[in-house]
Amino acid sequence: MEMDTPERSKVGGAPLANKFEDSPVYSFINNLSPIQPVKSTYTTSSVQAYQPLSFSIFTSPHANLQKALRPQLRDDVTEASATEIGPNKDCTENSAQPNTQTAPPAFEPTDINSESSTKCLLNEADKCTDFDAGSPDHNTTCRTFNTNFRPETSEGPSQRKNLFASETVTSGECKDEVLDSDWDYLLSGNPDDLLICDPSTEGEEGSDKLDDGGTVSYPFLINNTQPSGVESHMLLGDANQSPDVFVSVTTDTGLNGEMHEKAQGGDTSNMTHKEETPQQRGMRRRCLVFDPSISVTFRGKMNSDSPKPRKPPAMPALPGIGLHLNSLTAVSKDVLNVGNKSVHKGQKKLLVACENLECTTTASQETSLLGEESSLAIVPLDAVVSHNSPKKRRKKADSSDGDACKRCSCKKSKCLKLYCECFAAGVYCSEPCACQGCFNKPIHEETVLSTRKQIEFRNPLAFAPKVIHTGLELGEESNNTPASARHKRGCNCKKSNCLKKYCECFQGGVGCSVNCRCESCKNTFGRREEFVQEGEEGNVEDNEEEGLEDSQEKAGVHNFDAHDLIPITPPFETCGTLLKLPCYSSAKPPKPTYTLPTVISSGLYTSRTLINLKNLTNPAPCGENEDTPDRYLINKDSPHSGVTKTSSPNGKRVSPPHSGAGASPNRKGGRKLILKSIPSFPSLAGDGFSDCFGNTQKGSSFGSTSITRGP
DNA sequence: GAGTTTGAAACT
DNA sequence: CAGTTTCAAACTC
Repeated sequence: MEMDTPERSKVGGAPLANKFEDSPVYSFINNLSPIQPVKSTYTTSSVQAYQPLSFSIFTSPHANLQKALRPQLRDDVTEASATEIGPNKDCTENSAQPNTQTAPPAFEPTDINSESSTKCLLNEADKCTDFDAGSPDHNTTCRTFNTNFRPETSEGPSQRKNLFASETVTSGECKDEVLDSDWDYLLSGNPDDLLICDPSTEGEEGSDKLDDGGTVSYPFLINNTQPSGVESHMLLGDANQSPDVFVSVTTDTGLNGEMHEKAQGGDTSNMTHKEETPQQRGMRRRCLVFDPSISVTFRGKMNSDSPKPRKPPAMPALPGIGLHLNSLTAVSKDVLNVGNKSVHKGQKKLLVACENLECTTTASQETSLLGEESSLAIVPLDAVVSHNSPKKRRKKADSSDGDACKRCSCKKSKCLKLYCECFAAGVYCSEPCACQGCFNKPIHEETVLSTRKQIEFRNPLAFAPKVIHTGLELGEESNNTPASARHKRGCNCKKSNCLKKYCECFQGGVGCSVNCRCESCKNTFGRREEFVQEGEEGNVEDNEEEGLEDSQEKAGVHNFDAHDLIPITPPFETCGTLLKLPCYSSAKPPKPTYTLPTVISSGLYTSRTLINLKNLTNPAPCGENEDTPDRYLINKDSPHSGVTKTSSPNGKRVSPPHSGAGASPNRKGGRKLILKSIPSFPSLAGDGFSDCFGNTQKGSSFGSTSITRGP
């Protein structure tokens, strides 16, 4: 309302305006103004935040403001180097939080300008660091231990948060819109709908907010123009830069019950958690908040001038989802299961989105995910498998009935070894676990951390995602291409022929790579090159046929041409940080022209060479990421960092996987698969986790992988 | 559900 | 680093 006056006065000049104001029309319009604040408790800014949505009548500055704030989505995807999160607009517009009495200072948009976004994000970063996602007593929850962020310090529960802290408190309308009104829309990549609300309020209201169902999802505002800023604070963004749209959504089953309700202002009787106690809500949240961080990357052709793209062309429009691969388990076993339970609409949508994504990435026949507007997707392999596999899916679904977080069944390992799925995945064991003598609980946090550290010290790859799964598709021309992925370390199968889930590669739905030491590999997802090169080419198809009907069907994997097996992954590269958006140098992903390196390196193992390759092969501006400090991409301390030998040609055990792109003997130039930064995994041995965003990425457990396609 | 198989992880 | 043992998941019945 406060804004109305100036805006109106601008409509037609003073005299005209006066006349107009006297007119009945004006009164009528004025009365119709939808800008009535729902609650008077909102600050001016909050009220203001509501306005944009309904002020098309006047050519109010707000529209322009919106425009200005709106992420300038580039028509040319090549400009998509920036990975800012965008929608600061969200911060401002959505500061109107129905159930938030205290609007975060950072989001008070009294002076809405580009700075607000920066401010907003800075606050987020700070808040995030202090974010206490859970209480220390949740032995029965599925939390991740925060080894990534504060490995060296035990700062209590506040430090135990999502390993890949992409957290944005979406609340109020924000949440309402994002989660409820149109998740699909959100996922489709409309930046305008990426309503990222102020997480800073969380600091004030703390977990209550979360318990209220706030989707904890801090947007990563990555500024391509601030390499150093990105390095230290990924949230730091330069508001002056045209942001890409990047939203990281943390799946949270505890999605906003109350917020949603309030936002809706409607009946809440149907809300599943309406009657839950705060504790219950907290449980719910904890059980999921820490699970996978699903980074939904929005990017592509979006013109700020163009009308809001309503619905995405299709689900495939979900441009990208980044899931830490270690979170696969969590995704498939927890989140998805939870999805079968009483989760919120938005959550379900998210889950559905995930499923759809998987469909798009694996059953590529149906989709052409990578259009101009889409980026590659990092797909949870486990989720893929579980979803593709009716059997497993059913199994998971069944288990979800009573135990959404069911995971391990350790008996002797105390859940402190990699045998333990939970431990390996970086999450605490939860109630549903069938483990015995479990130490993988918050109460034993120090033990967990120390053990983890030991393991990691022994094997820096210990907690690395087992599979790098890009889900990258090649566009309409490669409908038969399966989700591309490679097992990072490679399997060592002997009897399973890589056709059973004993095989990690197969389990991950990826083909074996040169890193594999498997025998009689018949991996239907693809076989390591040497097999093909060593005279088995003629058998490939046979093997394919054998496996496809058998085990592949079991795995629920769609058939694909054997020719697609090896060169599965199209070239792409990351833009520097795990949070970075994929940077396509061209609107259309080029058709792959060569065999992909069989090994995809993850962040820690990405070599500088890869980076250089990126620079060489991807002239397209990837923003300042080009300058992204190595430590952002590489764990310098890691014995595997830098240009390390990849794998021996004979498949013998070699140094940890890594930089396969650069080392692939088959690399013939041209397109490359370069995973510059797969944030890797919880690294205790490493130094640095400066904040919950894993800004110092040396071991961020959960991270989305930014993969960028080279020119 | 119990027993077997399997291969990764851990250990030596 | 290689061989062995341990372990828990996958699998089979």
